[in-house]
Amino acid sequence: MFFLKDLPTREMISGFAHSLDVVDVQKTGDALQMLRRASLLIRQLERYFALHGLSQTQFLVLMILHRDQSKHSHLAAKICEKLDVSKPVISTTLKTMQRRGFIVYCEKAEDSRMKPLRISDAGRELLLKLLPGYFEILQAG
Amino acid sequence: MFFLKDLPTREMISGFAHSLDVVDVQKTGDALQMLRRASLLIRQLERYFALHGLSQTQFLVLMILHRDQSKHSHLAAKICEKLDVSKPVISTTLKTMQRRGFIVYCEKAEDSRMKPLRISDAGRELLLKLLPGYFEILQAG
DNA sequence: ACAATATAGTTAGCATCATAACCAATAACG
DNA sequence: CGTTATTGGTTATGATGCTAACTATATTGT
Repeated sequence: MFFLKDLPTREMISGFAHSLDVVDVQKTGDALQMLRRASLLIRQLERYFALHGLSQTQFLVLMILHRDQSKHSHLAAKICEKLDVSKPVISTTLKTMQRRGFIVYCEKAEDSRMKPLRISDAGRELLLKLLPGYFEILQAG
Repeated sequence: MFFLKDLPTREMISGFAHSLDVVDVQKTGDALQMLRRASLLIRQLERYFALHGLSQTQFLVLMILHRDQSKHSHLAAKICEKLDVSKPVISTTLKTMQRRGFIVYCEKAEDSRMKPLRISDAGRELLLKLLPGYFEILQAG
């Protein structure tokens, strides 16, 4: 991600704005600043994950799988919902995660459309290794 | 973009955290919340731009070109800096923007490596059309 | 002057995301 | 029952981003 490095100044916003009608310069400026901060943070996180061969999505999937230890298995559709990404993304993400050994598919369920899966030991190990740095980046941001 | 729909609760953060050392639950939670809000906002903006055949990057390029009316022409490298995206992205973005008539290349400069360009009338028109909605979304977010 | 370096921009290759269209299996319902 | 709708998941296609490697021109430094 990214976002304007040199944020529009208040002057500039009101410059754009005064030809328009109702622009709350303060609110707009805040929103832009937030977008910028978030972009930088996301970038930092992505770089951190990439350093360990994960994408952010993969990391978040690991979080979800690990978090809910009560469930013995999870479904792509549910992960999809929690993560708020499209189905195809989860589909391919899970495939590569399986290839790399971070998740394993369980035995089939009664409903044979479903492909229940869970985090593997390697996956959990990696997640736990990355968590401290993850929180550190979040806090500093 | 995207980010965890159901944000990690404080309990969850401290759940992850207590095995770790120093985690400021408050700060971490705030950061996650910001990421989530920013993701939603960016998504909304992208949808808005897409509705008018622009990507966010294209829109921001238009902003930059329009903003600095003092300069008669701009360079890809400078845009790149201001926007904080990689060179190749600007390169291809500008190419498609030219194809669609939103920018025009000026006469060559003395330094023949440079390809000075400026916003076209069509580009400026589109930008001005989109600005109100842009600010509206920002404010609401 | 000329070799080494830096800069502007492009191209190639890859990862990730999205939407749309598609199976296959289950559920709903007349 | 049997047709229709829904649901879990995949595949196809296209947009956008990145890094690395490239061309071509300018600049620096000896």
